[in-house]
Amino acid sequence: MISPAVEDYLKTIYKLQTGRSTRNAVTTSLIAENMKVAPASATKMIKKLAELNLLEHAPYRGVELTRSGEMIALEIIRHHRLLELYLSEALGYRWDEVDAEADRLEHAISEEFEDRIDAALGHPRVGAHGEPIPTKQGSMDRVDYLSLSELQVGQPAVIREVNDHSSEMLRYMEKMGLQLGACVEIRSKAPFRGPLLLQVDSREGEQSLGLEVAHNIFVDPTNSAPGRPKS
Amino acid sequence: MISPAVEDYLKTIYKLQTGRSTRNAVTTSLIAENMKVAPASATKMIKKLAELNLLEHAPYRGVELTRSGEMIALEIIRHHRLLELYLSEALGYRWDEVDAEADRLEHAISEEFEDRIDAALGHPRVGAHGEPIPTKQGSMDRVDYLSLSELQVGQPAVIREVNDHSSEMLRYMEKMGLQLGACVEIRSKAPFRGPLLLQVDSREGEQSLGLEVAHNIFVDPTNSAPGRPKS
DNA sequence: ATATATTTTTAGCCGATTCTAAAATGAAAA
DNA sequence: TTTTCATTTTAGAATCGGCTAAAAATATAT
Repeated sequence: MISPAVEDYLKTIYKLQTGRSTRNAVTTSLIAENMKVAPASATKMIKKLAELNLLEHAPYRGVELTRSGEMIALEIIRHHRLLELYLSEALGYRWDEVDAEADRLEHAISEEFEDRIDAALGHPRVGAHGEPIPTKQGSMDRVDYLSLSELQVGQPAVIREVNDHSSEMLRYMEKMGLQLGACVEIRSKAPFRGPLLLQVDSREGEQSLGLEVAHNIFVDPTNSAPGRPKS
Repeated sequence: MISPAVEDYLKTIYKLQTGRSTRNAVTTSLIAENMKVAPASATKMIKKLAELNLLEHAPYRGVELTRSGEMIALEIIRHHRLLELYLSEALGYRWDEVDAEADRLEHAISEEFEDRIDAALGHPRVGAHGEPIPTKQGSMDRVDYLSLSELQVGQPAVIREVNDHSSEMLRYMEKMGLQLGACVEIRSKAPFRGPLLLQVDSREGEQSLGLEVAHNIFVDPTNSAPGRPKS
């Protein structure tokens, strides 16, 4: 009944709706750009999705998912994140490889498969890049971490999430020791939006890190000594 | 480039071509029936596949895969059988559940995924129902086992393969203890195509088994005492 | 306020895969 | 050999998701 194409649009729209970057309406062109599709194609699909009551469409204005649309989006995102984690934990995929494979599989797996890998992973709450995994009921508790680029100098913090938009960037982070759970502290920030000087966990000396990468790393400041309790 | 639909047709045609049941040409109606599609649809796809040099089409006569077509079919069958085995070994799927899930996934997985599960399984040579798994190079060594229905009375044999056409039948076989590797011996055959009286492995007493089920079980007669060497 | 630029929608087409109905072909029977 | 029947193919339409080009609506600049 619901095609992979429909699922992909809903997932994209959901991410645009709740994304950190956008506080504005989700427009046709935004969707088209993210789906790598011509604007006219996006319009056509939007009208279809509105027809199916998966979103509300204010013509020329933008789009908003209904609860049904959101539920489907969250189911796909759940598939995606469980798959990513499974690929990395059970099959030894590297951090930067999981996204592409999960994109292929997320539309194909059954409820059964979803449940089995969820169980095999011990019902995880966050995915391979620290993103929260939506529940089967369609809820997702997002924690608002601090971007590493906004962390104060001298304030130790733990890496809790990274953006997975670029596998190249993920490989770079890995090489720098910037893993989930790693403890970091900014020693200094160069002026004019310059690089950070970072002390990373179990790593000698300091490393310099550009702001663009820092923007895509999210941390949890540690109040006191290492080993703070989990929320 | 090659759509799931094309892959499915090639897989179906390959199975019809080499199937135990058919010694005749692979006809349009056979294909249509197996694909659960109208004959006209099959004709159209056949013309397309011929255009792509994946098969030779003698109009009104039948169809035969070219080597290219066969290669693609074997790749899909390899995916299918590796998936079936992985689902059953790694994720605890039951014997009768794996086929449907593998059908969903076989078109979606990457080369990488194929290689990883192949390695995780230790490069198996036969699948969850004892079927040979084609190699990456596109060869498949099929062993011609004896159908259980043709086994002689008093001749012990090991179950090596079962047909997976009906998950209901698979569940029944499981309940009867007719697993891969189980040792069976026919005690008697009822006349008029009647049921067999079977002695199964680690099972007390004898069980009666209809011919229809026996037709779908393939065995390897044990020459002497239990514990014959593997070929 | 009007003109210009940008975004969105509409209109119409394409390729893939399916369908039904009708025509063509081949096989079997009289 | 002709008739009959079943199979196969052709013709034409539908759906889905993409595209381009043009029209319509909105936003921006003069």
